[in-house]
Formats: sequence, structure tokens, C-alpha cells
Amino acid sequence: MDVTTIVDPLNDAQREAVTAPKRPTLVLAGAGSGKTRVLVHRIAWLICVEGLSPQQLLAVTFTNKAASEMRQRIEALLGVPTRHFWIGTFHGLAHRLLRIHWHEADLAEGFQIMDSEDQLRMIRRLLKRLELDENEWIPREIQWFINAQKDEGLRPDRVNDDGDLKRGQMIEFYKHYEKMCADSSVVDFGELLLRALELFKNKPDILEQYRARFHHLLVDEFQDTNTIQYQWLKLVAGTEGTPFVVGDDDQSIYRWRGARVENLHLFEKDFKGTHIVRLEQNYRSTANILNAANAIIKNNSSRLGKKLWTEGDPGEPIMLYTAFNERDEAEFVINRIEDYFGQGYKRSEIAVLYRSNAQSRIFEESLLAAGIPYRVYGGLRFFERAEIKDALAYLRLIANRDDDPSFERVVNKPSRGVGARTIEAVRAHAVRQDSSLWRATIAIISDNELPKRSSRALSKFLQLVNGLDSDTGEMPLHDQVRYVTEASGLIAHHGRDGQMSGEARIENLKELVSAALGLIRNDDSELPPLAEFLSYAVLESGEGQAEADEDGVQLMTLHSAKGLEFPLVFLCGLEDGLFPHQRSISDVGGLEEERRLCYVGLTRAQKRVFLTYAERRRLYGSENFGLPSRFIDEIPQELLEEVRPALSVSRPIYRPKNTLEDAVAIDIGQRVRHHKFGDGVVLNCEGSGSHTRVQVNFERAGTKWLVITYANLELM
DNA sequence: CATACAGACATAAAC
DNA sequence: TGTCTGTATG
Repeated sequence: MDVTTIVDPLNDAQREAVTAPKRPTLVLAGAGSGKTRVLVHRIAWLICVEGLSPQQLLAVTFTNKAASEMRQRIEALLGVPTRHFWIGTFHGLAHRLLRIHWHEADLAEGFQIMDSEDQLRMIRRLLKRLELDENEWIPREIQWFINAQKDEGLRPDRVNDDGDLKRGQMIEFYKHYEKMCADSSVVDFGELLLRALELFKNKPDILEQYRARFHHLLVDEFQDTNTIQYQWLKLVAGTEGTPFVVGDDDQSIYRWRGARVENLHLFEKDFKGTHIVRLEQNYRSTANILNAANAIIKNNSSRLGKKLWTEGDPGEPIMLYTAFNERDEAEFVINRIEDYFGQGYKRSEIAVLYRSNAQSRIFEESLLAAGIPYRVYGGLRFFERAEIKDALAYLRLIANRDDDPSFERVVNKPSRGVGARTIEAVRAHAVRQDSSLWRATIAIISDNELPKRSSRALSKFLQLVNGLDSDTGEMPLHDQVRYVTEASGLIAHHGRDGQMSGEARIENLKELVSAALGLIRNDDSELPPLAEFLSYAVLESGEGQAEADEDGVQLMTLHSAKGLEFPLVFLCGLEDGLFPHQRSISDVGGLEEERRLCYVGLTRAQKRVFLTYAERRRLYGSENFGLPSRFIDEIPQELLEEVRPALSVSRPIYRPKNTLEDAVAIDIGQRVRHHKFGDGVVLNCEGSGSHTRVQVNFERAGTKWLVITYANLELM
């Protein structure tokens, strides 16, 4: 391998990072500055120049997609297979460790992983068992609480109740939850990380073994690490370690799921002599787009500081369209899209981005009506579909009879006469003898304490699962999966459905067989194929609505757009309250994260950006009047161009809010109070100065025109 | 046991 | 407003 192939395609900053000496290195990589390239070339450099063996590298990413992209690019650059490289997600790598050291980590050998939905079901079951009211103990909140503790690396005994009773009870619940998971030999996502951390903390000899081995740690999207992930990294690196991390504080948008941008600051402190490299040259967007993005992000405090620049052209101005309502907004976008088809753009080169999923519907409707293929990101992924999870539940029971969540999921699916009462009896028995549902069922049948019909139904189920196990013991994985989907009765069950959905479900079950056939076994895996497949299914839940339309207009939230790029980007719904979202507006941290989200959105675009907002928007059934997003104000006027001048609109379109005159003006949608008419919303506004009149829709008194100077309206 | 209806709920979502 | 979930019902 020639060093020049590794180094030549790089710019100065990239080269500095790639060839950095063996020291802790922090690469601040702006959007579109070649972050992945640096990681890939760094790995190549370490192998080819520093002479490291791939076995000494540990590369961590957040998504499977990022991990496999890195693999592919390394293979393309070095021309060697990367099967045996330790490249993966935090969870994937933690899982790999725990499979090897399950005993030392105090886990059952065949432990299974729960996804978030399984976890929620588990919490619901526990609430029932503890006889707690779901209206008072909201399962989602408990799930949130438990995961938040795990993100911070905290076991129940280390969580402080802050003298708060409810919090104290939550901690109690967390304890019960842990026992319940242990009893069924299942772990949730957070538990994978926590166990992996504790493994290294409690078993210094094992830690030492990995420290000696992984001389080079590489971390992608470092700004997304949470507390426990960073703790784990620090442990693996040790004081002598020289981790190489790449991140961008301006693109940190996952605070709400535990990510800590502060880790970027901590890194410098925790690793003495950190070498910092800034990648600021952008190869993606026009100068206008970058300047707009820079101007917006400038308003955030405590940034590490970075300013994107490009050698390229200024490009077109950023276009701003003020829509009358959300329908008009969608129509505008679709019209523009059609224009751009005429200019030779492909559908997949166009992205419509929005803050929240609910906004996608109107675009879908309009695209459908216009006959333009599209693809919506998000939604249920393959391994999350109900019928797939049913089939997986049977397979999990084959692997581990004590898997209670799976037991409950399929005892009566397809229905075999195990009703709610019967299940209740089994649950009660399980609690009494402190055993799994499976063993409780065996006991309850031999005790003869149930009506014959229920007993027979239950034992039919036990026999079914035992039969599935013994019948398929010798089969290759995919035959086993096929056999289980058929013999469990799931296929027949969906066949009886008669509806289109039944047909689609059967297709998915067949697809599951193909997935099993296509499973690439890990080289040094000690797991039986079935167990490996089950773990794979949870950790890599597949694409959501993937190849629905190969070449379609891309619809997605700003969050899912991170890491992607498109020649043409529509950033829609730029209204205060929607983006920035209402729930983030009140605290500074939340607002700054929204601003980063806006920065992420803008920097997705290569050539053109359209910003749109609607003056009124129907959301959840009621009409809302929105003000243009404050982020629009943060873009310098000279970079913006309004698409539609005042012509056909009855009310003022976009006005910058930060002028003195407008500071006292009343905006459309403003809530006001009148001493006589009560509370209302400003619908319209005309005139200027002391002649300004506003139309207000009062909750009780109806719609009225009032002259501002006399009305004495109180802003709310 | 499948279907209909009522009621809750609606920020973002990887593993 | 639309979708999903849980339950009541035939």
C-alpha cells in the first residue's frame, strides 16, 4: 500500500488529523468537511504506516449504517476485508464483549436483548404485578426514567431520590424491574452498556487484556456520546491511551436521549496533551448556504468555535416562502419540485425536511396527488413489525424458555384458547413460586388447579414450543425459521386474515427466512446461529419502509437528515412553536439544540435551500397562527430572497422581528387580553403607527376590529 | 375471538 | 385531525 494513496486526497487539516502522532486527538469536523474520510484514512494510516494490526483497533459509531459505511470505505481504500475488524456501534461492541464474558458479567449464557417496545411491555407487566395504576404510573415515563439512569451509568442504589417521594418510588420500581429482567434473562439496550462498563470496572484483569489489545480507539460522532459511553471509553483507553475522536458540537442534537456535548470539553481535560484539529473547509454547500448556517449557529453560547468556509461559489440566495397555510406550503414545494425536474434533478436529489413527523402527511398527500414518487423515512422498521416480533418470540422461547416477555406475547397467538383468566392464573402462580411463566405453567398443569380446557390449551402451547425446538434442532438456521413460522400457526393465522395486510404479513415472514439465510456470521462468534440471529434482529432492526420507491423525493425529519446531503433542500414549517418546537423554547439549552438542528438542516443542502413557513397551520384539529421562526431572523437579509412579494396576501408577510418598530407591533397569532372582551387571538393587522388596527378573535365576544392605540390590549 | 367503537394522544429516535 | 390502543360486544 502506497502512503500517497492515503495522504494525497486530503487537504491540510485532514492530513494533519490523519497523520497525527500517537496522542489523544480531537477532530472538530464541521458539516461536510470530510469527517468519515478522515476516520477511514486514519485507520488506513495506522495499519499501513504505523504498522498496527487491525486487531489493535477499536472503532465505534452510533448507527449500524455508519459502521458499515466505514467498513466499505476501508475495504475500498485498502482492498482488504474488514470482517474481523472491531468496528461497530457502542451497543454492538458491548454485546460482543458480553457474549464472550457473560459469566464474568453475571449474565445468563443465553441472555436475550429487548428492544424499546419489549421494554415497555415489561414495564407494563411489572406495573400489573405490583398492582400499580397505569394512569398514575405512566409506563412511558417510567421507561424514560430508567433509561435516563442507565444513560448516566447509575444502578438504583446510586440514584438519589432528592427527597422526592415519587422519585423514590420510581427508584424502587427500577429495582423491581432489574430483578424481573434478570429472572427472564433479558437485557435492555442500556443494560448492555451498563454491564459492559461494570465488566471492566469489576474485572481489572479483563480490562487489562483489552487495554493492552486496543491501542487505538476511534470514535465517530463523539458529540453524541452519553455519560456511560464516555466512561466506558475512558476505561478502555486508560491513562496511557490515545483515543482519536471526531465530532462537531454544532451538530449535537440528541441531548434528549442522553447525549452530552460536554464530553467534547471533558475530553481535553481528561486526556492530557490533546491535539485538536479543526476541519472547517466544506465541500458540500455553496458559500451562501454556509454563511447562513454560520450566522445562525453564531447565536449559540459555549461553542468550541468553528467557521465553515468553501472555495466554491456564493451560489443562489436562500429562498423564503411565506405560505398561507400548510396546504399552500405543500403546494409550493411540489410546484418547485416539478420545476426542478425540468432542470434535470432526480427525485432522490430533493429532500423535504421538517421538525416533526406529523408534518409529513400533507406533503405525502400532495406528492401522491401530483403522481410524484416519494420516500418517507422513519416509521416501523423490518424487525419491529408485529408479525416479525411474533415469529422472533417463538424463536426466543426455543433458545430460552424463561423469556417471559416472549411467552406472554405468543401463548395465545394464534389463539389457542388461552384466555385472559388463564394467563392471569399463570402469572399469579409465577409470582408465588418466583419462577418464570414457563415453569409456572408446567406446575399449574400438574397441580390441576385450572379448568381442564385451559390446562389442555396451555399444555398444547408447551408441547408446541418443545416440539419446535426438538424438530428443528438439526436444521440450518433459515429452515428452522421457516419451520417455526409455519408450525407455530402464524402463517396460517395471517392467511385467514383475508385482508391485504394479512398477505403483506406473510410476505414479511418469508422475508424473515431470507434474512436468516443472509445472516453473515461473525467470524469469532461462539454463539449458536439462532442466538446470533436473534441478537442481530434486535441490534440491527433493519430499514424502515426502505425500498418503497428507489428514486423518490426524500421526506424526513431534521433529525433523520443528519449525515445526509442533497442538492436541493426544502426546510418546512419554520414557525416559532413548531421549529423551534414549543417544548424546547422555554429553556436556553433546548433552544440552542433547536438552533443546532436548524444548522444541521441548512448544511444538508448542496446547491439550493428553500425555507417555508405557514401563517396558519391546522395542527391536531385546531387552527394555529404562527410567527416566522426566530431562526429566519438570524439569517442575514442579503442572503435571503422572498419568493412571493406582498401581492396576493391580505396581511403583512415576513417582517424581521428585531427592529425597534416591530418590537412594539402586534404580530399575527399573538394572544391578547381586552378588559371587556376577554382573551383572544390577533387574526389580522392593517395600517401603521397610531392608525394600526388589529382584528382579534375573542374566545367569548367573537371577532372584532380594534384600533391599537385605544384598545389597551394586554399582550399575553 | 374478530370486529367496532370510544378514548387518548400527538418532538425528535439509534441501539 | 388522524392514528393507534384497549375494551365491549355479538
